[in-house]
Amino acid sequence: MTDRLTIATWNINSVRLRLPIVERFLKTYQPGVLCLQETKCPDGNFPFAPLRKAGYQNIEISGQKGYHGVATISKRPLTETERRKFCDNSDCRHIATDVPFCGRHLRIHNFYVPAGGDELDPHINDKFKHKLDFLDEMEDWLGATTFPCMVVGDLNIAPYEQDVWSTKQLSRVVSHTPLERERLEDVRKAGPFVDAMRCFVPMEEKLYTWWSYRAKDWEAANKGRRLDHVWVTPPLAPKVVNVEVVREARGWDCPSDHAPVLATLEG
DNA sequence: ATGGTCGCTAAGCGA
Repeated sequence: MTDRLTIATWNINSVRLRLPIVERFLKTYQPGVLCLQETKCPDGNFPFAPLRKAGYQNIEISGQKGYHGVATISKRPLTETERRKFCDNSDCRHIATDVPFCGRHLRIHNFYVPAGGDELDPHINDKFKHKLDFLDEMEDWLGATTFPCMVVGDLNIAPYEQDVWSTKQLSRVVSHTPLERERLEDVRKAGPFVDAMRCFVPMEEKLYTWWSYRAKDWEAANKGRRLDHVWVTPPLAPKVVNVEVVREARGWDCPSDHAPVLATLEG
């Protein structure tokens, strides 16, 4: 008996404002699990009822007022939940849940890594220092992962040349600096984890998950970046049978600036 | 080189 599970990740930039497109996405793509980032929603105001009504009975959240916030919603039971704080502050940037897959538990880490501000010098820019410290802590904590595990979410770094519209023009823009690209590779290798998206799209091809709100016509300009990621522990890699960016969702009414990413496991 | 647009939550911050 083969098991099949689709996991989605999406920086939603306010789950309450965008509930209509979350419902549309769930109805259209029917993922087993959806990991949301930037819910911007205190726990008491989270829209549990409409998501349960959409078929997602199992919901684990870590939210705060105004900023950040993550949530994992699932058709399958979520048997274990962990909310980790990073960098000794109370930002809600991580939630891990266990979901049954293939007769055992799959741990799904849902991350929202700090964006890091604009200034490139971490001595001047506290937000960039926070981002680098967060990555250091991720590396230590996720290192030597031995059980079936996925890392998904908005990691706010586009690591490879073809993950941005112009690697030259973005080399001094936070999200694609050589330092961040190297640090993210260090985190990935510490798992170690396999970059599942790049297993399905060759390194030579452009691949984006985010398009700025500031472009007049995001689709025509197509100045995107791959800020959202799906990583798996090596034994899971051959079980990933599909990964895709749902680019159409960037064009829906009242969109997030991020598109969802779908990854399907079969085993 | 600069400014461009969003979503909080009620002027400015974060992205």
